[in-house]
Amino acid sequence: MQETLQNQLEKMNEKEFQKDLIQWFEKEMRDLPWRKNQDPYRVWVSEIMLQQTRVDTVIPYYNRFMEQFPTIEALAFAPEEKVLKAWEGLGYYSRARNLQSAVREVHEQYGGQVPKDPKEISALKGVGPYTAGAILSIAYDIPEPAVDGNVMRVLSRILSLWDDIAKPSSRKIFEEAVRHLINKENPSYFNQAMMELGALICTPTSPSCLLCPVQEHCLAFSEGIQRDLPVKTKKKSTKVIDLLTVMVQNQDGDWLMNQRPAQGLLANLWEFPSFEKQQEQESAVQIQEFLKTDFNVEAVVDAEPVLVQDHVFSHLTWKMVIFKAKTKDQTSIGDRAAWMNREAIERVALPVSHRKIWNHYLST
DNA sequence: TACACGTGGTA
DNA sequence: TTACCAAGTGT
Repeated sequence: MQETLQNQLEKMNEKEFQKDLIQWFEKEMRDLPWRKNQDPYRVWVSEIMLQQTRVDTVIPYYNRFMEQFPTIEALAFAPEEKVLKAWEGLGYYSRARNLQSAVREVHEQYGGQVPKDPKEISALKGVGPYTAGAILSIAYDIPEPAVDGNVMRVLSRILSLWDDIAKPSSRKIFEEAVRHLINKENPSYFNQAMMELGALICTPTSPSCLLCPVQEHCLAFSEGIQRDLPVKTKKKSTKVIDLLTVMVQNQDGDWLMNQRPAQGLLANLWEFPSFEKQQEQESAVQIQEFLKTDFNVEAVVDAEPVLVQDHVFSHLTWKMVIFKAKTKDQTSIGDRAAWMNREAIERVALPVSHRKIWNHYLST
């Protein structure tokens, strides 16, 4: 064990810490839909949705998802397009595809029972060290660490640990701390309480230390340095991509749609055909050549765009310029392209940027 | 290890 | 407006 961690842990009264923390949680825990029971599947879905995503954002998605896919079997046998549609707008879409893949694995290899073995559950797609610990502790009362951003922030303050929580190597230090602090009788409430404390009290900026149930256990508070922790290095800025997008309509009134590649950004989602702009040529000319080359579609492209919009991802920005075009063609090449009517476009999963384009069209 | 991977909310 | 964030994982 790290020497500093060992030193800091020796200053803790862990039994009193557990008692104060869990008593606070029992009194103050939010009434959230995934806390209705300890069904491992319900816990699992919630943990995947909550990755890098706010509770308020997740709640309506979670309720719809559980209504549509109430059991492991329901999700295992659902078409992927239905799952992606249910995930539309949540982001990090590989979570949805990995979840369904893992659920199918549980159905086929484990008789539909989410495994309790840390090695087995960690081998499931999309289940990393945090999610494995969360499911095992919350659903099965197994004393495994569930270290997320909240827990690292809370523990960096409680134990006055100055490890950079942005570094992957720091995770294991906090996991080790949890293994020493966790309440073996109620690991579910202990882990949830640590996260709840981080979400409600021990917030990133201006923590509410005067309301904190474990204030007397907090080394950072005792030294008045809670605002200096945790240490978290900054990320680099995002790059910008100039994108040309075209809404092609044929004589039936159907729109040309393209399904994105199965790997990478927005995998398997549908979009209006788009490509990265070459700075030299005129946009309408580039679009015409793009449609002929990639879709075998001869189209007449408007001279001026109908819409300009930026879309910001976590790691890049699309500067989108959207044109409309008309064609007499009824066929298109590429098995990932299709002509869609209005109902079909409503039915498939689009990235938020393209859903905005569509909604803009509907409102004009 | 560092970066890809989404989105909407907040200071 | 920029920057950071919010219950991380895969490569």
